[in-house]
Amino acid sequence: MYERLKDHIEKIVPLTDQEFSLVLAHFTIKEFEKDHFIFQRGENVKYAYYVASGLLKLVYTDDTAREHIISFALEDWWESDFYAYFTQTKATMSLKCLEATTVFCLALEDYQKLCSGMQKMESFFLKKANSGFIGSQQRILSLLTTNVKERYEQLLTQHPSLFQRVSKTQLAAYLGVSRETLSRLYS
Amino acid sequence: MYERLKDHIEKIVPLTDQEFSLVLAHFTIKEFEKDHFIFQRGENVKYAYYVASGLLKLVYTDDTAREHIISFALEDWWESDFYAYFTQTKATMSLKCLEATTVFCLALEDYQKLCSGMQKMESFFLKKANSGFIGSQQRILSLLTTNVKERYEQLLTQHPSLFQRVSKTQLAAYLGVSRETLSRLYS
DNA sequence: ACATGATTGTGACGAATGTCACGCCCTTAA
DNA sequence: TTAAGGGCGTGACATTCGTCACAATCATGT
Repeated sequence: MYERLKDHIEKIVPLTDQEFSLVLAHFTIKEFEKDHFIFQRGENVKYAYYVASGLLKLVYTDDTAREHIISFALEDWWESDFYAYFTQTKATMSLKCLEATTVFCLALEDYQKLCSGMQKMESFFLKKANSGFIGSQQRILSLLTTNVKERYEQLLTQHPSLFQRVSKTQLAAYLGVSRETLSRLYS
Repeated sequence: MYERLKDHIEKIVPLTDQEFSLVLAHFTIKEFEKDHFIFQRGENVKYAYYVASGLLKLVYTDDTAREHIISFALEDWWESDFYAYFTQTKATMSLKCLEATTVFCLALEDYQKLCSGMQKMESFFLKKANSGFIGSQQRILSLLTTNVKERYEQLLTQHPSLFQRVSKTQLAAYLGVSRETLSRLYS
């Protein structure tokens, strides 16, 4: 479990065992059952989460009770309502377990200590933030330029494991289309 | 001109004059005329750009020659095809001037030197990257949850100056709708 | 074995949007 | 002054998509 986080960080910056121990001391580990909300809209967002095992969805529920999935968080993903996290305001989105999930939790204060105290970790988070930004921008491009069928194919190519793990209703909520329309595309 | 960049950075990290001189040495300044391409799809992306004055659009042209605007870059924005920039690959998008524009150019090598040599600047870029990520995610949410009219109103609230500076055709290409549909919403 | 609920497919219909076409107005340059 | 092009509105029509309704299948737990 610890090894997974270490390997993950070391894909970007090398760490001695001693350095990793120091890093690890900033995290707490938590486990959640399937369907459990890690946080919900309106609550404070105390942590950013690294997914060690399991699967989460970051979801926004609109005023007609329809769910929109901003992202799925598979193993090795970092997830939170980052706006609420960094600005210490109430969540506008909810984070929910699609499977039983184990996460490493990083409080904002500990994130800041890590960044200021260990340049390697600030560098790590910078690369992660840039990747996240680029990924989001590509999703925007995908939403602007492609129809539902193409987006479905893209997702299938990029994250084939999702299709064994989540329902088509969830995929539709991620792709930005009703479940009926998605169903009709593949029948 | 230099002051603008200094003020911009100092909104996040304080800098002595000496430190700022060092930072500035990593940039080159360039000016472009209206309608000029700073780079086009297929070219190498040598720089990230800070907009000191003027207005840019980051644009993707699909296989039916239709333009999709990923973002507008107003004064104080950082813009590039960041995927191509960081991975040193060819641009998939183009960066074009909607007005005569002055930019500060930062080559990747200089970006890396700034980050490793001055923790303040790495910290600055980390905050910028997080803001960019959060902003992109909110745009995704907007594309998933709202209709064209609501997105138009949001943009009007967030960036009213755009409406004096770009044509409605450009706004439509940003909002993800045909110019005819946008026109019909406001007539 | 049974009841329950989640998931998925599908028919019918209306609303939203894209596409093509045309014309008007304004700016710009010859 | 005149011609050319860009920006914008709008009519006609086709397509896509959402919504509501209902039924079939499957997994789950008692």
